[in-house]
Amino acid sequence: MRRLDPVKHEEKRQEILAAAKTCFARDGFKGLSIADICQEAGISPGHLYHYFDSKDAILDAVGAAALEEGARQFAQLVQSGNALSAIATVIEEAKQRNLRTDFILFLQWAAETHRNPKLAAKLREMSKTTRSILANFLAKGQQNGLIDPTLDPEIAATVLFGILDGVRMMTVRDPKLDMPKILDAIKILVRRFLQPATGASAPRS
Amino acid sequence: MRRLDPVKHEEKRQEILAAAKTCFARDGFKGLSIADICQEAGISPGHLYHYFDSKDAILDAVGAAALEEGARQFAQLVQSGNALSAIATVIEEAKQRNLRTDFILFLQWAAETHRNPKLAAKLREMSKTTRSILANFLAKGQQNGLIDPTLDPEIAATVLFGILDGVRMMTVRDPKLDMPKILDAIKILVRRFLQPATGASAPRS
DNA sequence: TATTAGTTAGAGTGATCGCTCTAACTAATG
DNA sequence: CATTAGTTAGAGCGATCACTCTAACTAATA
Repeated sequence: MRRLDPVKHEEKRQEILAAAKTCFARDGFKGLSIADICQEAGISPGHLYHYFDSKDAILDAVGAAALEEGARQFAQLVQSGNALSAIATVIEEAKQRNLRTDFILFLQWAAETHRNPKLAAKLREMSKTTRSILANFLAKGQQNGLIDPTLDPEIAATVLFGILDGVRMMTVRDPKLDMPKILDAIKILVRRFLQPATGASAPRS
Repeated sequence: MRRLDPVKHEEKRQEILAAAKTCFARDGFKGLSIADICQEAGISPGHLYHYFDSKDAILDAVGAAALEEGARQFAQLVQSGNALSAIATVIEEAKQRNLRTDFILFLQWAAETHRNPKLAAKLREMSKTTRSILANFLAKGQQNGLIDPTLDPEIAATVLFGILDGVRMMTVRDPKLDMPKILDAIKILVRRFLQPATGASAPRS
């Protein structure tokens, strides 16, 4: 008998996923075809279906992977010590070309949640997790007196998280915006939002 | 001879556009077919092509119309007197079902700009126009001493505009969020961002 | 009323789609 | 080496796609 090599299998799967992501970003949801993915991955259609059940399964996997990767990175940034600089980092990265592509991919995938409850649940769950991490950070800041204690941490986290989406949306609306200036403005915005009303020192950036 | 009726022609065009929008929201970019649009509009494919050159032409028209309508409404709200209440209005409306559908449509259309420079230019132009209206309002507020004069009106307008997108994105990520609470938080956010540092009275809501 | 151009329909076109199927090939086991 | 199962290829299937074409129909002019 011959036994299968699960490592190799998974590697091939990831290879196909990467190819699908490339095609997805290049051709969009509507233009994406199995044939394209196969060509990009250098395999045949029959081969592809040994790794994925259907086209939708590929798309779901692409979207889920991108979402998890984004959430993971953000969580790591926040937990490494400073949520606000994490936000700044995300914003600064927003203008980079490949990350814009990722966001475009995310937009199309998010639009699909309107039709696919399973994707919607996944998106809601990942968003909630990330939001909670941010909320925890804010709550801790409130205990330290660095953040306005009258704010609801969960709500504030939701708002800040929304601002991140808004910033990334900016670069889609107009890629030529003066992002450094905008980033400065957002730093002011966040600082004024979060700092205690007493006029005490602002929270660490 | 018989002369054509341009009014009737335009009406039919709009009818088809409305049908296309319905199908677009229902089936998404990838699932949208000419046959579907024809069925929704109650016409035949041959008929449809008397009004539009191609499928892409229909999609472009749908997106452009939605974009212009959104910009027009926002401009009207702002110019009717109060930009900040206009923002609040937009946010309050974000959770309504049909407006969420509109935003989903916008997301997919915006994603298309990544592949279609003409759409990208249109989006950039409309965004800029709307942003300028908001910037003018802010500049006027600065003259009246209601808004922090150290802010760059154009940059601040961009940021506020981004927040609107962020809020609408929230409802896509999680439709069950407590939007009234979030709206309150955003009102605080905006007020703290815009009000002069002197601790003078906040700008009118 | 005769003419002519706008309006509408729907069958039909070639192309492409997602996907299946058969079968050759490869390599790990006995 | 023989066996067996995993790997890969690619032709081909039915369905569907965007779109065209012919022609019937309608109504405004002359």
